[in-house]
Amino acid sequence: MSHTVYDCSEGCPVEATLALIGGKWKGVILFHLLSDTIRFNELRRLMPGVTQRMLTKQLRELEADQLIVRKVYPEVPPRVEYSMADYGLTLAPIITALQKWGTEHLKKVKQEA
Amino acid sequence: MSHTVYDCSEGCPVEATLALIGGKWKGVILFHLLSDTIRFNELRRLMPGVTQRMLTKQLRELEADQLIVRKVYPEVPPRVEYSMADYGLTLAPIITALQKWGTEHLKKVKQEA
DNA sequence: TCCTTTAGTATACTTTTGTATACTACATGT
DNA sequence: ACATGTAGTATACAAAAGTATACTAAAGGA
Repeated sequence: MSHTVYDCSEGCPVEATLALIGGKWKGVILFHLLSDTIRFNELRRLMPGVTQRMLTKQLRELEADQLIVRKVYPEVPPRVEYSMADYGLTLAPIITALQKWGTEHLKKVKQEA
Repeated sequence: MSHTVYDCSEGCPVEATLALIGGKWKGVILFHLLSDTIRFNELRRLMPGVTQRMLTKQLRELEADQLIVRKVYPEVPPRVEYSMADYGLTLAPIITALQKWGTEHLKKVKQEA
């Protein structure tokens, strides 16, 4: 029973990580923020599929998990910039691995279609 | 605008990957199958949090995506073994990266508590 | 003066995800 | 004779995720 070397019953690491980045949009948000600081509506334009409400929600959750930083400028019209937090940067290898695999996968899917 | 180097609007790779492994249990299933072929009820015991119905559902989805293989033995009592498909094995770097990060993360969380 | 833009919030709704419970067939063990 | 284990399915329900629409304030431009 070599697979019992790791017991997932209490606090599974894989599950823990996916709980933070496994949402439908979180990975994509992090991916974009890895390359730049981005304003709220800029992100919306980069991710046309997500609604404003969901984007807000996901961003707040990422902020609560200390993966990103939300900086509000007291201006009118309002300006809010999102960027990676130090802790979020440690996810970089995972995000780029997801992107790399996904790129190949999409290529494969397109071929089959 | 350095972040526009990659446009996520049509077929985002990060999103595509998370669509396959981003479920609450899929990552954990794949993680276990990486180390061994596992029977259905063995998996249940390894993942006490998941219900039978959900486990079945997730396994069927992973199978449909060609990431795992489901082998039924015509015996009584029934025997069904799950193992990684070749395509699923290409996810190995991602799964281990998730596990590695999650381990550190859980350590951090425990410290803070 | 009106339209646009910003970064949201509020409300109501649908869909997906997940839970709980009960049920199956047949072989084996007690 | 009766309980146990296998790999599920069926049904009903609760919770989470996601959608659509309308609304806000105050600055700047036409």
